Amino acid sequence: MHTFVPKTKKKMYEKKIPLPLECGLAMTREILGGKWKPNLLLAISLGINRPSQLHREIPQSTKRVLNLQLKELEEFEMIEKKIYHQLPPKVEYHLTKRGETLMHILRQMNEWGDKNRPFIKSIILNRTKALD
Amino acid sequence: MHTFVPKTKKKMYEKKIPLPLECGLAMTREILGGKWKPNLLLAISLGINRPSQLHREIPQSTKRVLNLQLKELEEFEMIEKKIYHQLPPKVEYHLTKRGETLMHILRQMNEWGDKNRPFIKSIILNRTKALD
DNA sequence: CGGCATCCGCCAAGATACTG
DNA sequence: CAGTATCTTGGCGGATGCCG
Repeated sequence: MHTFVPKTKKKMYEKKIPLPLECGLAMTREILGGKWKPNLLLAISLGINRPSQLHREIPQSTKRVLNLQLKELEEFEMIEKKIYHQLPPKVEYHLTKRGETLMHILRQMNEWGDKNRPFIKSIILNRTKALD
Repeated sequence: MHTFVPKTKKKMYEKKIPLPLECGLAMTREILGGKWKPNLLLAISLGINRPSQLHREIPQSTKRVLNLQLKELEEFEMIEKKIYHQLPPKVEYHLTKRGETLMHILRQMNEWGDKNRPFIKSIILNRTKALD
């Protein structure tokens, strides 16, 4: 009797591939994974196109770093660089088609941050306050 | 003569606040700004709740780092930690209401990365190939 | 299984100054 | 105005091992 005791059944199929979790996110991180890249993209999309303007917009950073990150965004063809050969030099950045596909994500990140700012700030404040 | 030479007019209104650019994005970066946080959130939302599972899911990282980032996500109340006091110990993470509000952003980041992977990879490959 | 302590290397990002 | 060169740093994340 009970000749057919089903051994503690394992799940029929072990997921081989740990889910394509990393993939997509890793790719996106490759593009947006610079401290100021999201800000740069958002600013450019708002018509702030020139390096000096961008630096004024993000004074917390430096020309150098902004340049680096702009160059990377350009390398991945998220933005295009237009150089006016004149004196003084003039440069403009513009979103590419591909870069525009990022905008709704960036806008949502921005909105989310705005909505949650009070909450997040309160946590940060309490954290430092605890160090008294 | 020329008594009324209007001095080089400045723009009527200088933007005092460099646009609330940083704000929203900076807040969001405060939350998602860890190498594995997006992956962790996404995984948890998919029902991968236990530390060991999560580590299996993201074997590129280490227990330590994952723990750190989980702790931060918990601190900001994006996830909740449920501890079962038993032996061997058991722990489960779950998204909070607030954490769930991040999911559509994360899913979009994931999708975007998937869609653009071929393109991005090709650029990365050509880059390293250029070093021959 | 889950968590923490220790040690360490690296690199992104800041500071500064100079050129065209 | 735009861009680059040089130097420095902080801290994040990786590697390992021990403990309850």
